[in-house]
Amino acid sequence: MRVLFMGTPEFAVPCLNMLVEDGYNVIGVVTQPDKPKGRGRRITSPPVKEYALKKGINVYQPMKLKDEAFNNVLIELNPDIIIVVAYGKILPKYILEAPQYGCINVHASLLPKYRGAGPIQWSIINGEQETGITTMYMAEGLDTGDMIVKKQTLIDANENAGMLHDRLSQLGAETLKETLRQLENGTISRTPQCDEEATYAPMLNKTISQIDWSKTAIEIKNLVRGVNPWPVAYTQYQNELMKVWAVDMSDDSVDTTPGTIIKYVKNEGLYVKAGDERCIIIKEVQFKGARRMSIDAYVAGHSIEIGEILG
RNA sequence: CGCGGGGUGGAGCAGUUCGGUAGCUCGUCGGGCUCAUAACCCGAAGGUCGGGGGUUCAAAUCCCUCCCCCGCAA
Repeated sequence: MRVLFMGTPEFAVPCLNMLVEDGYNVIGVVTQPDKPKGRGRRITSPPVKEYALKKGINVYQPMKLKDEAFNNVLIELNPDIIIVVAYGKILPKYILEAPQYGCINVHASLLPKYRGAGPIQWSIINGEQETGITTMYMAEGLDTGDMIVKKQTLIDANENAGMLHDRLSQLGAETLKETLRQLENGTISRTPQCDEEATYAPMLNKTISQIDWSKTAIEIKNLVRGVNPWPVAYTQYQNELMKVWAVDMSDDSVDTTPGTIIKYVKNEGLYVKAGDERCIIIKEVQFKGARRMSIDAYVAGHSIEIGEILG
């Protein structure tokens, strides 16, 4: 079976790796073009490309999928199946219809919940206790295709988006493996999604990662977890940007304005009043120009004004 | 060459403007106090000041160069 893989970020690498390790005939990898990235705008290759080159697989980086050029590549490659994992662009209809076994997508949620680009983060931000991986036959809509295999996993109360991302990328590879086995066995089946139950998880941006101290402690903690490691929750301390990397919660609260720094307890953190009757304990912070550090380390060289209001 | 901040005992920082004995908080170790302690008191160890070169009687500090970390923006 001639397998064409389409994917871009780190999340997609375990799936591609599984295909290679299990001996699938990966005839090529399609990934996003190299882009200027990071400080200094260095041109950077997507992780999937890095991996593919290491394995000697041909890499294609079309600027557009809709044009004639990529169509010709597709005809030449003549894939039997296309596996898509976080490619980053909507595939036009002609690609979806090209391979005889279709286009199969690996998505990091239990569909139809959390369709879109940010399912991992949003499931944590919303305080979900369970998530998973769904494979599906791709349709023209965004993550609307018929489902094939679903694997669930529990979200730990202290797990952040980075940790869950890594676990789900592994689970994604397992789920894809199971899906392909069913395809080969002839036991594969397709289940339509219930559109009424669908929710949408858009890509994160920095406007959502600002902490709203009027929210409840649990909501704030979920936000902090969900936007770690990117874009990272933040607030303001004395008009300076303060990133908040890790927090905990406490019932040990007082009746005051949400966002007020209540106290600092060594080896625990900075107690800050939340919107409900509880408070947030800030444990790890980062100020501009500095690296992230524990609140204890920060206090060793700076002063924290008790009573100051964050945000 | 997108803009900017930074590298100083184990951790976090001050000192650099205007060169002149390496400083603070925390930690570590030892001792003391205490019913007890993560609290308090006394003491000690621990640093080629990111690397290299230059100027100088003298460089953490001034000049050149390289490396590394980080914020913004993309």
